[in-house]
Amino acid sequence: MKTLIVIAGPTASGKTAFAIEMAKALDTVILSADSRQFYKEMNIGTAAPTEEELGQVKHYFVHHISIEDKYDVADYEQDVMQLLNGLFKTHDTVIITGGSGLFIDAVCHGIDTMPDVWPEIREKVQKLFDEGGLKALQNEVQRLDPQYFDIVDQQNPRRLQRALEICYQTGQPFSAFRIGNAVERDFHIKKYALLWDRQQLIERIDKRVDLMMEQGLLEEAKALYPKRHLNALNTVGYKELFAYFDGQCTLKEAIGQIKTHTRQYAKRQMTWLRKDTGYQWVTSDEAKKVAATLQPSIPQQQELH
RNA sequence: GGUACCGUAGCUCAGUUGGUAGAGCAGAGGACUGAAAAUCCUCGUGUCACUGGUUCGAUUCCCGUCGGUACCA
Repeated sequence: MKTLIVIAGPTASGKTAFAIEMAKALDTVILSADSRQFYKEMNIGTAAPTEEELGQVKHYFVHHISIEDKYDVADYEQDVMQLLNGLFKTHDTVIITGGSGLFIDAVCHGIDTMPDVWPEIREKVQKLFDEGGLKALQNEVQRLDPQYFDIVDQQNPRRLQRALEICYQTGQPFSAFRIGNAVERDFHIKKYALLWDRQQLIERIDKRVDLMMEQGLLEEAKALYPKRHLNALNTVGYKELFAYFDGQCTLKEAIGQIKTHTRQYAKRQMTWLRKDTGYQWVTSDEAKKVAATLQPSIPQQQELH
């Protein structure tokens, strides 16, 4: 049976390096599960694999779309499953790595299929929130989908808005589509998560942010500044620099904010990962040992001449 | 040296007409099925700078000390 190896971990934990090492040992490819490395316009700030790294191992889902594109977990899940279908014909194992928990889960367990939401519907729901606030959203969800209202995070406008979009789009309650049955994949899934001492991870994060600045994050952000309202740019490392460009803080403060927000992001990732007991947590040393014991996934594909 | 203002949670500050205090940020924990590096929830006892006085009672009023800031010399 084929195997999908998941390499997860908080930001700055060394996923990219571990994945590449493992991919080389297995003679296979890497799929990114990083919702920001998807975008071709975002490079330095997302710590996307370097040209050199991309040259060492074939990567998918890195820089494959534009910040202008509409792309969500469902699109991603579909794209990954289709790709995997082809890859498993020539590879016994494939590696997927990234920090976006929701995206990894969608690949591992599937995600309910739901109709697309027209832009007009989204605008309508946004307008309801802008004008009526949280309360208006709550009232509507309670009216149109009381079942979901009972279990949803009622303080979170995003959750309520999403439910309403589906209700308005389909005329049916969101719950009717939100089944939540885990799909059984026809391949094995082996999950690793990179473990770090908290303080060490913070140091790695701080160092990496400084490195990003040396590599030209400021210029990258400046180039993207005109498009700052795109959702893809509502991202740590960019939004703080946009605030600096807007004169809301000094550059030094912006950099401090990037570090803080990256730490907070790492914390949220840990929360997400901890609740999934399927992960084997490994330190970087253990990760190296794991990679060293692996056998190539394409044993007999020598030169045919 | 003089005058004024300030000294309260890790940081920035609010407040108590005298009954020992609260926000934002940071931090910790958590949630999360189509915006997810997003979005959201929970958690705040700290010699209220120090000393003395007035008072039943002072962080709050008064004297002084120390530290800071501003202005005047």
